[in-house]
Amino acid sequence: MSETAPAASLDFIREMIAADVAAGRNGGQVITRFPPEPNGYLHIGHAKSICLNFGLSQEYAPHSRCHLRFDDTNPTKEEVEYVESIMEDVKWLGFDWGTHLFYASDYFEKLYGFAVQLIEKGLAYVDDQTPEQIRESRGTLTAPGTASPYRDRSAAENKDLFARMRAGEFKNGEKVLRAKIDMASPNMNLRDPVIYRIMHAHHHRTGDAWCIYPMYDYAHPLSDALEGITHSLCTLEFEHHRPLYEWLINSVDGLPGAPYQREFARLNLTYTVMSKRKLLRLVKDGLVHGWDDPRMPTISGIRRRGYTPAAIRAFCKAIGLTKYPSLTELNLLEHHVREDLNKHALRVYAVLKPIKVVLTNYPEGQVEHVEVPNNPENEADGKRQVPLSRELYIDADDFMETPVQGFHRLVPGGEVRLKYAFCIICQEVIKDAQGNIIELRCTYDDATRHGVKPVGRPKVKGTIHWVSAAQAADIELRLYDKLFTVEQPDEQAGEDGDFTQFLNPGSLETVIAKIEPSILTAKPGSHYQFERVGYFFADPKDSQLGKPIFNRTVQLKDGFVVKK
RNA sequence: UACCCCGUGGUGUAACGGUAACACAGGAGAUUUUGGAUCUCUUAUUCAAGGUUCGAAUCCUUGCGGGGUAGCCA
Repeated sequence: MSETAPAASLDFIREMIAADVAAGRNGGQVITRFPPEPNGYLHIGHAKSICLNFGLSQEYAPHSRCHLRFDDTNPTKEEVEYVESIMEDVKWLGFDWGTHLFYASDYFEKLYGFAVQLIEKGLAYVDDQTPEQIRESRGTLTAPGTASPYRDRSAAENKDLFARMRAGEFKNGEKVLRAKIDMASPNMNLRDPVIYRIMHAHHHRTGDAWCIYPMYDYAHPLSDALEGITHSLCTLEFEHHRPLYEWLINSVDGLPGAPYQREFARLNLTYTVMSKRKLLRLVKDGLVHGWDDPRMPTISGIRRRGYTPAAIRAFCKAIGLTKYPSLTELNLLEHHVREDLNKHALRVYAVLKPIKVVLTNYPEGQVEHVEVPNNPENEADGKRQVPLSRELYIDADDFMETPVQGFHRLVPGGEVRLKYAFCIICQEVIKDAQGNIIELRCTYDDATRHGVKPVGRPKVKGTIHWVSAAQAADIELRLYDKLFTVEQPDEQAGEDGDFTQFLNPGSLETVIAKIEPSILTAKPGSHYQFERVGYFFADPKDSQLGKPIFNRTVQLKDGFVVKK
């Protein structure tokens, strides 16, 4: 064994696993699995599980591994498209299942054999009741269930019936195979759960080979055991399934492994929804532009938004792992995104709401280039030349005709520094007939170049970014904001309310910005910080070479907010 | 109103019977050619009541609050 770290503090799962390893259980091996059903796209909540399961396999390397297993036991909901996107997302997050790629459908034959074994042991029976009858006889949360009239069929009869179910003799819903446990159990999952159902449906991998399919509750523990999984980690809603999980592990003979299941709280994030059903609704109703819309909490969405794998991993580490049904602030995610991007994103000047500035004492027709660092956080990123001339654009937010208290930027008669250029003084405000400001006429001071602060003059408090008008590129920017206006849209909407009423109408604003010409070479899928504005990501789908389109990943923190 | 799980600053977590701490958020300052970043300081916490103990966030009891569970979904 090679590790281990100073061991900061372990969450309850890791503590448990550490104890297992210390006790030499499973020969000191830790084998986990990430088991998505390929029926949709992965979201940030799945990232928590991925970071846990794959993270564990890294922490216990080399005595460890994490399987990627597709839980494809319901052919009516699953598609290869989802299989592919899930694999892409896991890889993008920075994890690798190596050769350990599995499908529950690979075990259909073995699973069938185990079911026959249960029948022979008198632990499973074929039930002819209708779905309605089964539901009614299951009882309620407060009342016990009642036995099916078919509960005591002989093993031989059950075996025959089950074989005929497989052979396709019956229609959907005509018969099921049930585990024979306890119809009076306070745990509904133990009231003779259905373990096989008839589905004449085409499976994305097994085709038409099967017309009976195992249920999750049956397939999952046995798949875990077949793969030698040691720790089966899932979210809290499966807590009540644990006794069934253990029942199966204990009831089936000849299993190569003895995994156990533990549960942790799923991730909830403010200002978004996480359930597949609700995300699907957003896509289907055209409320967002697809699963990879940068406003979506899907992995493909946040990837396209410009969030980084490292940021997401750091976030998943920061949120911890407990059984408390917590609500994490979106804030925290954004913090980690900024932290990562601050170190790596190249800086560029972009003016989102341009006002023209004319430097009246700057020679007409002259263009010079000023040298600016690509990333002050990392000298190795080098420098670039930014054109500067008589006509510039600055951002409308950086000028106030009648400034509020505390405003440090340009005002009539006032002075600001143009970053890495020189200071300018606003001499005149030009307006159109409607009174809109269309131009600022300013003078520049050559003595203030290179950050020089002339003595004897009032201190220039503001430094603003700018672009040279003639050389500026017109670039499309997609300014994304929170998808919802309230922290918990589903909670607020209530049981029968509609969460879409809380959709943020301003979650996407598209603008054409004036950006320094170097931006034209931006590669799709690259990160930038538009100085003083935010982090932006060249959209990998819609950008073209020489014509990038940017998604706003996250705004910069703004220490100055105009109070109204 | 059955059973199971969970309650620590605003939020997320740590403290494993022995000084309640960390991060985010908030506030103040320093610094800065980004009102960013960085650095310093700071506000604010054990659901309640009993009990056990020299000592309880931690163990016990009760109460209160939150979440989950009645698919031939996963």
